[in-house]
Amino acid sequence: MAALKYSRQRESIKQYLATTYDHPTADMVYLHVKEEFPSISLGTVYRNLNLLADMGEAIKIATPNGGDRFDGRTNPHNHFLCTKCGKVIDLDMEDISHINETAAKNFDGIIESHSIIFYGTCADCIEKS
Amino acid sequence: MAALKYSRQRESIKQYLATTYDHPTADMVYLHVKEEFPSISLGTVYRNLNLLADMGEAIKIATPNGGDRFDGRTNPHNHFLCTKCGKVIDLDMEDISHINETAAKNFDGIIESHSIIFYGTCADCIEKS
DNA sequence: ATCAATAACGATAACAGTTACTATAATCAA
DNA sequence: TTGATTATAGTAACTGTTATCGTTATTGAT
Repeated sequence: MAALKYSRQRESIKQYLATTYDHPTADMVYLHVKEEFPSISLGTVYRNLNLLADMGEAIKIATPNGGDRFDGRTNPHNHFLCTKCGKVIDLDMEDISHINETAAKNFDGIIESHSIIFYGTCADCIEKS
Repeated sequence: MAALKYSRQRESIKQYLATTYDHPTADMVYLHVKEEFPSISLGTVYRNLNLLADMGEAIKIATPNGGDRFDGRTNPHNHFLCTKCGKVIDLDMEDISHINETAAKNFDGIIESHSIIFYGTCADCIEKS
């Protein structure tokens, strides 16, 4: 069972995720929350980020090359990762969950979900070039 | 520059990727090629897998939890990862590359590509349960 | 308010996957 | 065959993450 207990550190992490659009890595969260709790441990950040993700209060975005990113916005949406600067941006795009059925057509197992990341160049990086 | 030189080890790795449907991890490739080259180094396997991926002769599939998988079949296709047994299976599904345009609609940057992994339970694991 | 039970903490070690280094060996063009 | 250069094996180092452990904080019952 493991009843959940309140902690100020977890609350601060949650708060940060709720207010930033940066899709921070665990380390970025650590550096930010460290300002309020100078003695916080990186392990505490990881533990709470995973806890929040497991409870559905945050999304963990797995990326190739570099650490996972975390997103406090849990409504279904897709992500874009800029291959130039590494920024992760929320995409405002129509629902494409129908691709699960497309995938299931010639497949014997059960398709439950999918994860997508779109890659390319973000507006800022286009401007700079 | 950097002219490529033949190596028996690289050839063996390529051969293995071309004949297996297992989407092996670097370590699985290592263990297999070790049978032909008992003194091969894991570093050699990584170096060549990345080389092949860079040259477009193999695909590197990034997965959350656990190492990247490699696929010698380079024609465009999608992958399914069984959350029960970890197996990666090629999906025989119709092309969905149009989702790149869908994503680009309300987006200022340039969408160049995407990566998808479908998750669920494979036929073998359904049977066992 | 005090206490006991236990979840969460901070510090640090351990771990997995991967890359970097270096001296030796294999490839290849002249 | 020689010389230039790439690839190798072996190993150390590195990154991102999880586990361990003694101490602290939270909570529910007294």
